[in-house]
Amino acid sequence: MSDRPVQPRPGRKRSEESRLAILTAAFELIAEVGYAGLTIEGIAARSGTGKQTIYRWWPSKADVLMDAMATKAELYVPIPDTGSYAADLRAFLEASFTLARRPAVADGLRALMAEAQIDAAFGERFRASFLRPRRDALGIVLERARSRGELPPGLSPGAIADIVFGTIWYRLLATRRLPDDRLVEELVTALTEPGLEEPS
Amino acid sequence: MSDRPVQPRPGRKRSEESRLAILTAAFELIAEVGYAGLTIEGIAARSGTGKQTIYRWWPSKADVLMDAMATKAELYVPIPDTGSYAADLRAFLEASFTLARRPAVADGLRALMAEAQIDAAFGERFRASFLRPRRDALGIVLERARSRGELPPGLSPGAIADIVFGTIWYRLLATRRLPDDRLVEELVTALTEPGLEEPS
DNA sequence: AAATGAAGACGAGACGTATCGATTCGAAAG
DNA sequence: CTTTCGAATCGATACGTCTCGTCTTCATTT
Repeated sequence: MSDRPVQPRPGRKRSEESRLAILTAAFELIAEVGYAGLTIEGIAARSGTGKQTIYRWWPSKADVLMDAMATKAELYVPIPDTGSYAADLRAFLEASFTLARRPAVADGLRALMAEAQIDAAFGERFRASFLRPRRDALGIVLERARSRGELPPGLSPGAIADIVFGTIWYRLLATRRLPDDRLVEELVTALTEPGLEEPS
Repeated sequence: MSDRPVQPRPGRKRSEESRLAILTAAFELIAEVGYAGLTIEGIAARSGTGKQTIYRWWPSKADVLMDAMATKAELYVPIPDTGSYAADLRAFLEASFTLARRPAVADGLRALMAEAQIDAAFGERFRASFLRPRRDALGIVLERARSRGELPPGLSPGAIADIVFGTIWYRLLATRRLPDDRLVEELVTALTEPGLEEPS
């Protein structure tokens, strides 16, 4: 017999109002004081809730921020399907760059990736619920291209994903120059079989 | 008349012994307790020095770690010059990967990049004294290739640098799969003019 | 009755500053 | 050359502050 893990006995329902107030406060505070100045107590005060309400539902402030990013910013995952690998890749890059160019999103992503390095348990959650879905989305695009024989010889889907996401993250984390349209074209150039790009 | 700005009055000389003890302690502690568990007080205790001695010479524990990495690990910056762009690029990648594959180095780099996101002032120092020299080294390699007309059309040196370092850092930070020799070849494939690679 | 809510007290731990007496260097004085 | 003396360092530790995460209280909701 497994003791009932979920479905706690009656009680009171989780307050959706408090949940949104906490996420909103976190999203606003990160822009005002930065991640270093973000504290659980600050989020509780700003949202008009108690610390325990936050600790009850989120394991750490990074998880609150990750939740806030997903809820307040619209971090959709694009899976373009135009019929051409080059066009799909370009569309994926443009959609990703458009997101990363929003300053609040860029700041939040930097903080999440940083915390993932320092807090190993959060790192697991970040990779599983944020990084992996995006990598899988590009994986679908690349698998379609591979089955059509459009991938450049000598380049595996895994390496292409490393290059695509690596370049985006490097611009965010290291150079702090947000990715631009020129970089889209250069990545497409590097990752596309020359001569087959754009039938036109 | 300029009042003597430099040349401080006599005083006592900085203790090289203490300096090394502090860097050694930091390098050992990061492997034992991780960056999250690394504290100034812990470094002081392990090194047999006082907190003030650390605060007098380093602005933050991240700076101590960056110094320790540079001193204890040998983070040389390769600038290969074989006469061929493809071979230079391959040599640069292999040298960089060899460094990044050392677990203590990989852990330290992850911590430094993370702290650079959270502490803006340290971020400046990290970019100026760690990232920029390595990017400049690759820049020299790429400039030689450009002057020989070996760079693929449509790929600027800046984009190539973004792709090279981006891919390395992404493997370190996001996938935590250390870069391997296969990735070297795939990067060379993506960043080399097909057909001109390796005159054989 | 039971789980939730806001509010806040609490101890632990790390930060960064300040201060102490002792030590060590360099320059000036003898 | 020797002595003296000021300055900056050293190890060590006290101090106040901050944040964390837990725990407690009491009211509210189902």
